[in-house]
Amino acid sequence: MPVSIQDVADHANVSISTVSRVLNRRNIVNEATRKRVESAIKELGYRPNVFARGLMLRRSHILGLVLPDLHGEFYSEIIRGANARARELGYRLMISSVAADDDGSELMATVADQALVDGVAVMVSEVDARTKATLSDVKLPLVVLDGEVKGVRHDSVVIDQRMGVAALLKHLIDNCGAQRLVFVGGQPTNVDTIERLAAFQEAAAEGGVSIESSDVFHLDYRYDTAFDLGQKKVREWARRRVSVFAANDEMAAGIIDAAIDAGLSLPGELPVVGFDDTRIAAMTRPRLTTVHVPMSSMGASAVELLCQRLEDPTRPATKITLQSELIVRESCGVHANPS
Amino acid sequence: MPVSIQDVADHANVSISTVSRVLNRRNIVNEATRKRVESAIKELGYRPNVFARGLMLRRSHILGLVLPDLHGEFYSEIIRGANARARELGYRLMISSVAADDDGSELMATVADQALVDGVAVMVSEVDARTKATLSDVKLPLVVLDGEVKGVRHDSVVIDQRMGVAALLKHLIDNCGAQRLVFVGGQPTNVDTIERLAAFQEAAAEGGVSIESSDVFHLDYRYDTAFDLGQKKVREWARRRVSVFAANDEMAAGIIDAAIDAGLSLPGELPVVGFDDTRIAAMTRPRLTTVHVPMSSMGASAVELLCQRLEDPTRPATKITLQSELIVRESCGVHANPS
DNA sequence: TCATGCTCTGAAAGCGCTGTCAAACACTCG
DNA sequence: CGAGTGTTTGACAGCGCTTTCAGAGCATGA
Repeated sequence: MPVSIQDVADHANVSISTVSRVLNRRNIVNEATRKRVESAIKELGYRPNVFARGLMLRRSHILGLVLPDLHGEFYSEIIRGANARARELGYRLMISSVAADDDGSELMATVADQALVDGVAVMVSEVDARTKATLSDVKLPLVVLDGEVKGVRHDSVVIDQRMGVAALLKHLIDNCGAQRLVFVGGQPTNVDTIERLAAFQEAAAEGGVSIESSDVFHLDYRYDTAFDLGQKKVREWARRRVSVFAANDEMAAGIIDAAIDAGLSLPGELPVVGFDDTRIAAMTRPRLTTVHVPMSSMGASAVELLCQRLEDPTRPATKITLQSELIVRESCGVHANPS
Repeated sequence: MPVSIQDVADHANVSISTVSRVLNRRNIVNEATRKRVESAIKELGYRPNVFARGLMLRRSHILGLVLPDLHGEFYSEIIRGANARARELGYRLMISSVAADDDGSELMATVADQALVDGVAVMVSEVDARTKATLSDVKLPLVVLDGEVKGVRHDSVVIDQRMGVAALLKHLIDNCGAQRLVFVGGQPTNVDTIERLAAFQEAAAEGGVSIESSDVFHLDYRYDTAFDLGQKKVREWARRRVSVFAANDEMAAGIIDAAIDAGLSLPGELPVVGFDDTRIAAMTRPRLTTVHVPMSSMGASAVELLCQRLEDPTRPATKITLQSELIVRESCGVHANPS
């Protein structure tokens, strides 16, 4: 049923070699013959068979994108950015997600798709030994998003979270007069949490604020759990005049809502800031002061990097650092942008 | 470099035919030989070449998923559901998005990938002539999500929105005493808007409430525009004692926030309900009364349908109808669940 | 006139796999 | 003991494509 290169050749009265040549724009094919072949292609609606081509070229023009989970806006933005750039560069995207509680088999399975994809971009939420082992089995161009896997050769796209956290805390301390800080993050093994917490502690120290370990909370990045925590804690926090740093907007929203439900007046009695600058950030009341993380750029850069390595496999490992940016809204207690 | 079937054959001292046979679990291979081959496979870490296989079998085990846009939770939930089910059934997912303002070329491009995927699931936000033409070019198993394209043979997954809208309006009218209704939807050409508006008008009529055409607003499903509209309208709406039906949660959130900013007391002065039951619905204050739409089931069902048709291409066109469900929270003005 | 070089084209060899077909072998039965 | 049956295996022909490699056709200069 589907029209093959042979059909085109017959139709244009040439051999399949010639058709293949005009298809690949290589070797100069005689002007007249080329036109003939091209019109035959158009006429028959011919499309080269991807498999036959892949079999010969060892190239599928498919890129794999593996995300920790498909929940939430954060990841869908990455997909969006990656998808758009892939399209532009003539690639397609194969997406899979690895559940947080996955035993590694999911990642394995995707990596097993190596036969199919030309390269893989992976975002891992936790770098354990198994993940590392799996990743080091990847023989293809590999891009790691928002992290680094030591001992495994890969390009990477990272967010400069330190800068964002630093700017945020500086704003909180210098402009909003924060004197006590609470950190609400994900699990201690989560790479983002690790980095954000480290940056948080560093920036707090720099600002002359010391953090008590009882003021560091490890949740799961979700609204509900943050809301629950908030219900227990907001009064105490307000009394102690702390400012809350949540490692993502959703948790910040949960805490804000818990505080409002508790009758607190925000931001006055409890400044809360978030991270990521997802759409939720503009939907809370007070609206969230947060750090904008260029999610879709991340996806796009990953694709970009993959394609570059595909073209030049020998280039040294590259790392793209994306800047995060402080977005001041109302939840931190100060309305004007810091000078 | 990659190990081929020949390597396995050599290693196990059999012919490639035998290896192929144990791979495909067909024809009975002698127990002992099979074990030998299997251990050779494991030892060499052999994985069949997807392209060679695809070339022979005309099957890629890849499913295409085309969404109108990758923004927002709605779509990411569909992806999640589809991805999970695809994995279970041994398929992979290739995702692409068609921007709302796309000229059709994106859809075209994806459909052109037919050579690659075994089937396509498409969600279209507007069914115009071009879309229809493109879709009727699809020679593969086709599933249309949340819509129907007349004249094109396809299976479909639809949400029974009528039931949801009816239940919602009944609740609003009977239990919350709504007497005037406002509809805030997407553009008039949008399939969801068309359906929700029709169901809305029908259910309103049934409840004895007439809708003035000036009370029907066509926006774009986004928080910001709804917020803007709200800023202009909430006082008037409150004065007229209307209840607002927004065609998705984000717009409902925008209107609620505008109302609160305007100093209105909610839900008392302005009941607002949403649709979809995304995570936002639990984040507004008052929390949204809305209609739960099983988004991830939609994705899963689409994959399911695709696989079924792949197995039996002759079965009659199938339509899976997913139920939507009324979720009563506070924004409608009544806290208790209706009896 | 013939060797030489150039441009363009076709034949054919795979890429790694599946599936058909027939061969090899071991039995069983008359 | 030969024919018939069943089980297990290998040889080989493609699937649709790219890519050598060689040959055909033609013009050029000695």
